[in-house]
Amino acid sequence: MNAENIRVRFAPSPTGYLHVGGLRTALYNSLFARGHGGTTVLRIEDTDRSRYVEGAAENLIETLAWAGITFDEGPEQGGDFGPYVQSERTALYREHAERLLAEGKAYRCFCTSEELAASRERQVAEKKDPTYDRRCRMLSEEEVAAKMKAGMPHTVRMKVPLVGQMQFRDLVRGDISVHYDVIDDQVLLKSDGYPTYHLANVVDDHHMEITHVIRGEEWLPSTAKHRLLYEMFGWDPPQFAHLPLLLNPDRSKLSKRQGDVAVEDYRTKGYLPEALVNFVALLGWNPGGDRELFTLEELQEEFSLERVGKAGAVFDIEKLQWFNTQYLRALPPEKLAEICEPWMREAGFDTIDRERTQAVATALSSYLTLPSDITTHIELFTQDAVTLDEESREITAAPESQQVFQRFIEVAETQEPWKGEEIKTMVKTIQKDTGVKGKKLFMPLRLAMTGQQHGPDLGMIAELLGRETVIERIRRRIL
RNA sequence: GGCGCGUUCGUCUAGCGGUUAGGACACGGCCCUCUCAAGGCUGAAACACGGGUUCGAUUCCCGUACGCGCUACCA
Repeated sequence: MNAENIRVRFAPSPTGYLHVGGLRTALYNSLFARGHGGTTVLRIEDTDRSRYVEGAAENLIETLAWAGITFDEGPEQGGDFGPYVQSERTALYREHAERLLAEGKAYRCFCTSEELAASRERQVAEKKDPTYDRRCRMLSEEEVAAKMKAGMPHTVRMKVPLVGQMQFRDLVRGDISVHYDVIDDQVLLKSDGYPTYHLANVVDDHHMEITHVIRGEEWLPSTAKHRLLYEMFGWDPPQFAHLPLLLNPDRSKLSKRQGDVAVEDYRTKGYLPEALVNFVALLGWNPGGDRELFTLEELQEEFSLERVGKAGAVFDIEKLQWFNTQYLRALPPEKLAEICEPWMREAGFDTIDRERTQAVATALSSYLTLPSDITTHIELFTQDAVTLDEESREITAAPESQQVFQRFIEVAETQEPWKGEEIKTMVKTIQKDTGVKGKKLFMPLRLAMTGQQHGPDLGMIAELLGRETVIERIRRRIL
C-alpha cells in the first residue's frame, strides 16, 4: 500500500450526541491516517430522515474538535470529493442503483414494510429464520412494469447469490468468510428514494477513494454484503479493519442506561479531553510495554492496526478517573486555575485575584479527580467563620492547645514573611517554646483555622487565609 | 434459532512453544507526614473447559461452554 495515498473516513450519523465508541473510532481512524501521512475525511451519514436531529452534525464536529480530532476533508472545510453529507448525494446513489438494476444485479421490490414485518413475525412464530422470501426477485418484467405504471412505491434490493461464500481478510481479525445463503437480499434504495447505509457507504467510499475502512465490530457481518457490492460494481474494495466493541460493566454493548456514553457528558463533568482520549485509545489497543500516558501526538506515533485487540473492552470509569487525575495534576497552575474557576465561583469563591485563585487551586489539586471536586474542598477558603463540633471543641480547649494558641499569637504578629514555609518554621519554634509537638501541636491550630481535622499543608493554609484571619480565628479559641 | 466474532487477575492489558505469567486501575498493608490527599514500596488476584500436535503448551489445531454482535425500507 502506498502510504502517501491512505484515505480514511469517520462516518457518523447525526442522531444526537457523540458516543464514546464513536470517539474511539474517529480517533483510531485519525491516528492511523495521520501516522502514515494520509488523509482523514468526515462524512455525515444522514440517510435516515426519521432519526435526523437538527444541529447534531455541528455538535459532532465541535465535540470531536474539543477532543483534538479534526479532519482534512468534510462538510465544513470541503474537499475534492464532496459533498460530504449523504443527503446531498442522493442522485449518485440512485444512479448506481439504476445501474445495478440495468445489469440484473438488483431488482425492484414492491413489498411494503407492513407485509415484511408480518412475514417476519410469522417466521419467528414458526421458529423459522426470519429472512426475506425474495418473492419480488421472481417477478416478471411485465409484472414489474405494471406495478411501476400503477405508481406502486418500491425499494431496490441487491441480488445476493444463492450459493457460494464471500471471503475476505480483516486487518484486525484475519480471514473471515460468510455464506451467501444466510445473507438477505439487502435493500439498497428505500422507497423514499434515500439509500440504505449499505449502498451509500460503498458508493461513497469508492468515490471518495477511501483506502481503509476502520469501523466498529457491529459492521463485521454486513461487510460481506459490502464486498459483494464492490464486486457488482467492478470496483476494488478498500481494506477493512473492525474494531472491538466498547462494553458496559456487564459486558453488553456500551449503552445509555448503564452510565454516560456521550462524550458531551464527560466534557460537562469536567473530564479533560487529553484524559478521555488517552483512556479511550487504550481500550482495544496498546503499544506494548508498560507506558500508559500518551499525548495525542505520541499516540499517533505509536498507533498501528496490528496491535488492535479482538475482544471487547469494558469502559471502566474508575480508570478514566485515574487518567483524569494524572492529567489534572500535570497541569501548570495557571491552566489548573483556569479549568477550576467556574466551579470555584459556583461554590462562592471570589476568583478576581488571579494569583490567589491559582494558589488555592494548586493547594487543593491533590484532592481532585475532576475539577468540579474542588467545590467540596473550597469551603476551607470561603467560610466566613469556623464552627467546631463537640469533639473539636474539646481538642482546642485542652491546656496544651491553649498554650500553643497563646504562643502562636505572640509570634504570628511579627512573623515575616507570612509565607507557607516560614510559617511552618515558626510553628516549629512554638514546638520548642511550649514543648507541645506533633499532632497535639498541629491539630488544634488546624481546627482553629479551618474547623476541620484534615486538609492541605497547614503552612500553606495559613498563608492563603492571611495573617489577620488566622490570628483572629485562633484568638477566638482562647478561653 | 441461524450466522459471525471473541475468551490471560474484578477491570484495561503484556505475552507471539520453555517466563517465579509482567504492568496499570480498583482493593489491602507499610513508608512518608500534623492530618487527609498525593507519592513511594509491597500484598492478594488470571491463562474458561476438554481433546489433540509437540520433548514441552497461556501461546498452534479441533471441539464444548460461555459472552457479545448481526440477523430493519437504523446506522
